[in-house]
Amino acid sequence: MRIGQLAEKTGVTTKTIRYYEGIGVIPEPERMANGYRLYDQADVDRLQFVRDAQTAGLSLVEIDLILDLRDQGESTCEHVIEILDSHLSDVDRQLVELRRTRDQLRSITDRARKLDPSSCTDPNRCQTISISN
Amino acid sequence: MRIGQLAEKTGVTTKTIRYYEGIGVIPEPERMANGYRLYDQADVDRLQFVRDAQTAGLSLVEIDLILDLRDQGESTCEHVIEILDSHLSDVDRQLVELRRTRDQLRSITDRARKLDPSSCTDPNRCQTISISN
DNA sequence: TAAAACCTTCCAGTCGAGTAGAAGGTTGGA
DNA sequence: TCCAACCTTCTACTCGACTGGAAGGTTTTA
Repeated sequence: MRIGQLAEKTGVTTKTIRYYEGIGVIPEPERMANGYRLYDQADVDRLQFVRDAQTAGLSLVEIDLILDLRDQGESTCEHVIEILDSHLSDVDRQLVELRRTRDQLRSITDRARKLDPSSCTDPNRCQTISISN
Repeated sequence: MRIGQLAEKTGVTTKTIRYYEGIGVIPEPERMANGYRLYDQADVDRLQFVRDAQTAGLSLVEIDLILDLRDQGESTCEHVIEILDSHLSDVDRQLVELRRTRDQLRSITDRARKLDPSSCTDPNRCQTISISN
């Protein structure tokens, strides 16, 4: 199939497909006599994996790593699990931080709400802000 | 004080301070006779607020908005609360998504671990990967 | 036969939050 | 007097994941 069909099947734009090829996430495809890119089902699968992995939060670099390992075929599973594990701890760390941020923000906002609005008269001192320092 | 001192007091590099000035997050400071930037305690406070607000996850644009409102002095608290509230719901949304991502990733990894490693022999089919499609 | 709908390559721009470096001016101390 | 350590402005680059557009070739449809 041509790039447009691949795009339609996977929901990835043709621009993005060429971009992925450029950074090596998908391999250079065969070409038809006229120079058009030629794809098959394997490319659909690969592209779909890329999208799934992205949804799971992997970066294109990480995805590339996994796909390269698969292409090499050697003891892939171990490495893939390693990459997934390492990404999982990243995400867990992010989650902890985001929760802390949320709580901080919530307490700032709550305190701000409890302030007497009429005390908001001094142009040089917004209490909502000074509280947060 | 000069920019170097301000940088030291706040832990923000001189480059970043000038950058903040460029995008309007901190106002253009007075200049000394030789053209050097001249700062005072208010600038330290403002810069510290910027960093605190960043830690709470606000973007520089949001921070700029809050500081502009403070500079205008009019009914600031209301608006600040609005901005904080809106940011809080953003963060909550992010949190939900990240949790979903984490769970997805965890189930992929768990299933991958349960696969028989010896079945990882076919170069063209890594089960960890096919499972995730 | 002509227009529309594909395809090609290449170059440039977007977002946010800085960072790097060049080329020059100023100040303080040995 | 000279050097190091400051300061100035300016331009350009970084990261990640695209997106937009120009200029041209090809194929399909009316």
